[in-house]
Amino acid sequence: MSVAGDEAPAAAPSARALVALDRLVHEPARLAILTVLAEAEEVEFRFLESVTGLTKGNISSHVAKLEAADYVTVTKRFQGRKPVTSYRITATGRAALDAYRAALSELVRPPT
Amino acid sequence: MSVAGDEAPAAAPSARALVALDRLVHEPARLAILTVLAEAEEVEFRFLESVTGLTKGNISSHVAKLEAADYVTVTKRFQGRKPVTSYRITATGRAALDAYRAALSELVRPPT
DNA sequence: GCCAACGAGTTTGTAGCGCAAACTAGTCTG
DNA sequence: CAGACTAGTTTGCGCTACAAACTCGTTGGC
Repeated sequence: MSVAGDEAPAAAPSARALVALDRLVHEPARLAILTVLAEAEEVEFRFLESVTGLTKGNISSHVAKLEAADYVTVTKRFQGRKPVTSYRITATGRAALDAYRAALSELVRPPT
Repeated sequence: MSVAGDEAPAAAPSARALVALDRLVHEPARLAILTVLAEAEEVEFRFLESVTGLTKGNISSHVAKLEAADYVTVTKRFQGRKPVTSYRITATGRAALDAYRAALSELVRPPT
């Protein structure tokens, strides 16, 4: 199939949908973080670090953005004398992730 | 489930794989372009414009990157007196897109 | 014939972002 | 007490995606 100028745009798993993906979720580091958070109730900083392979700095700043968007909540407490930071995904965050997954599921399905 | 410090990272559709996604393909505009190209043998500039909703400028520069990576080829010809630019995905480009899709298919699958 | 509008892209300018490296604050060890 | 370690945060900067401006030619109006 070859496509010229202004033929009927019937084709393609909506290219528009791809262009409109939520950039906040789309960023690989944040996508990894959200994915991990979506599978566990609560996750500690160090676990995120080891499971994603991201540096502390990057986790910190990406999570800050997710928190600003109300996609995750941050809890700080002490375990003995050590500070421990942990994260949870919010309902908003879960909804955003689900929407993102839905938009992509079309892409991933083997082309007809 | 709640996850502390350094438990066994059995969970998550490999967060590492997400972090390592090919940025060249991952960019939404380029992902849309590649997806369209993957379904048609050859596609004209104007068709890309209408199907993706991207501006001419953005198509031009994104395609330039894809061409630099040898993911697409560009053909210019004249139709009557008007210039017409069209694109094809290369084998390399198709492989990159397939790899990308494979990496994401894990994410899209409903979490167990 | 001349000039304005249009078509098909390309180039440029800039704001924002993600990454790595440096830094902070406190704890533990010898 | 000094130095190393833990647990993050902040900073600096290079890159990039987007929009706006521009190029080069063609077409239409008068």
